[in-house]
Amino acid sequence: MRHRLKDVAERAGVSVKTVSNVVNGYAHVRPDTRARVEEAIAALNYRPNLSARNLRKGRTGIIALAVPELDIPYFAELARHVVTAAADLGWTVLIDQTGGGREQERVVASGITDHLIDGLIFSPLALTADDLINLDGTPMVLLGERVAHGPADHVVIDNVAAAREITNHLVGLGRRRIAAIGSQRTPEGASARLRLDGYRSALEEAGFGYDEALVAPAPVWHRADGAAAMRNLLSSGVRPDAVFCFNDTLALGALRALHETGLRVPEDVAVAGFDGIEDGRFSVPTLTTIAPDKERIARLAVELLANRIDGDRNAAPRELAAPYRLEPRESTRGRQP
Amino acid sequence: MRHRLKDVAERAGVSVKTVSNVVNGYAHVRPDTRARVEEAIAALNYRPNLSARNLRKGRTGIIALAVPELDIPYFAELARHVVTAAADLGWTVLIDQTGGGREQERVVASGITDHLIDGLIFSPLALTADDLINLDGTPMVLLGERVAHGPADHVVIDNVAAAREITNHLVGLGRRRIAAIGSQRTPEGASARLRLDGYRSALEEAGFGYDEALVAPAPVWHRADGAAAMRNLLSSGVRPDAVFCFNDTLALGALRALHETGLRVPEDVAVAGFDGIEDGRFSVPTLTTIAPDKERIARLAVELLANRIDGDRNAAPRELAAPYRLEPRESTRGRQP
DNA sequence: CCTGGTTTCTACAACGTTGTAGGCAACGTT
DNA sequence: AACGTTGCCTACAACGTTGTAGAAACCAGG
Repeated sequence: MRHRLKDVAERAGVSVKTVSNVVNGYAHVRPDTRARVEEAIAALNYRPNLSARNLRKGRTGIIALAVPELDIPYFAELARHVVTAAADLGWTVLIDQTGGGREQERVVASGITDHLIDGLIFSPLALTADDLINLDGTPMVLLGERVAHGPADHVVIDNVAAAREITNHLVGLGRRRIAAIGSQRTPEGASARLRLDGYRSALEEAGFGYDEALVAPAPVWHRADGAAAMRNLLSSGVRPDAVFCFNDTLALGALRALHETGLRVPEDVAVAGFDGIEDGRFSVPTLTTIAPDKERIARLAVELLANRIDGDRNAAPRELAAPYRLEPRESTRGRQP
Repeated sequence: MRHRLKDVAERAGVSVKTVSNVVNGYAHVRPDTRARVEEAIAALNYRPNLSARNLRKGRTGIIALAVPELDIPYFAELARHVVTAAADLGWTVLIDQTGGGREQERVVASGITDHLIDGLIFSPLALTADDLINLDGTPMVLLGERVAHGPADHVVIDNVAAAREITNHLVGLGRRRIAAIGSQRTPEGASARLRLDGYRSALEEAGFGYDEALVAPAPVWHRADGAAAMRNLLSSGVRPDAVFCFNDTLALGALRALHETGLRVPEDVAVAGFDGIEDGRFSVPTLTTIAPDKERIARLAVELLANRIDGDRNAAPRELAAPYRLEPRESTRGRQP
């Protein structure tokens, strides 16, 4: 059923290697030989066996993208861009769901690299730098929060500055009791910590001081957690006039909870998110957010990985920053149209 | 740097094959030999070369999942379940974005199967049965709308019945001018056609008749298209008191457009969707929908594929139906709490 | 017609793994 | 003591591809 170089070679009356040369576009093949071989390839519907090619060449042409969860819109959108950017360089992307636990991530970081993969783009939640020291040399690019000066390339956005900017935006609207949703005390919460830092420093700059009671934790960042955290805030008696949610899904949950409580957004409470997911353009009200340039992030990551794979594997780790934009929408408007 | 069976064998003082036997859990290895080998494996941090193993065994342990777009929540959620179901059987999933065009899908159906993949789970939009006849034998399972009795296994849900059920639900609420959003005339629109059929037959059963003016097309099914279609409907002068959107993202867009027009949901217009995506639980208002059992779909697909891979490849194609549930939420409630 | 260089093609080995066949002990049975 | 059986291990070949080295055919210039 499945044909090999040998079958094609026999049909075309040439050696196996000549067929291989034709398949790989080697220049020095006589036109008529090439034509005969191509005819045979077409007739037999020959397709190269990638396992064999990979074994021989030591390359697979596959890179992996590991994200915590695919059905978090931010990661789905990111995945889309990574797949596109990788395709431009002739790579196939194998997408891996880690679930976000430290143990699972460690498995991915060390195990997935089973010679199947030329490189790994990794968006870790829980991983620490220590988990990365023993890698067996598979090139890797980390996304998102930097694993404290770890041994791998990074693409980051400046979380602290971005969080400060969106908090300032709320301050600029005249809001005075600005809550935050999404803080995490666990070691996994690198993003949470950075965003909290930005929030805090903006508040202090504005002279408001930092009020622990206005900060609601959220162990994971799904819609349901945002809704629950919002309800907790409200029932705890604090009366925020704005909320900065550490990601958009939390914010969508918070919007929902506010709606259920009968509070109006933005009139009673302004809401801001983080991630710039597509949902936020269509929610009621539309969601103010920090939108990282996901396409840029994906392209930078793929390029860093390409350099690492083709170039010097022992070069010092590089860290690139991707831009982001504050996108003000209805959820923080002074008045609605 | 990277070690092979041979290195482990030398260190443990055994043959290469014995190491292979230990790695593969072969029973007849003396405990002390096994221990020595395992020590060597650990010391050298040996990992099998999957390309070589695959070449030898003719299996790769990878299956592909091809979906039109990853950032459509339905597909992202589905992907999550497929990855989970496949992991239970020891398979890795390579996720592929086709973009939904016929040509790209044809490439995936024929090309991706380059010996890299043991099987393919494919959720096509544009593909026709003709595109599938020339496959070179890679087992394949189709998801979603059946490709008219094509040559491959299918997992489907009964779109017509589901669409009829949700339309009936709207009828049961006393709605009389029930619009539809998402019709498609292109050959890609298999889902659209089936859902339209169900909608139409429910209307006719109810004695309302089918009014072309109430049916808005949507070439693709993103939020923006739902919003645009809704605006078109409203500005065309028809005054629906309910809308059945052929998927949830369309419905979320429609909700948004209705909100912008100042119409209340569900009081003025009831809105229903299709797909049961997570977003619909948190939108304002929450979205009534048909929720296919995605976990079941994924499991059935993986099992069908497993049978095809391990079993008789020439058996007649099977078609399995997955259940769905009507989930009534605020967007079609008589009155809101 | 020979020489030296280029073009075109081939034979062979190797990538790292596992299936097959078989060898050698150790054991229990006649 | 001779025998078959079992347990444990090894040598070898093969999976399909490509890099290397080199042979054969061709060409141009003397």
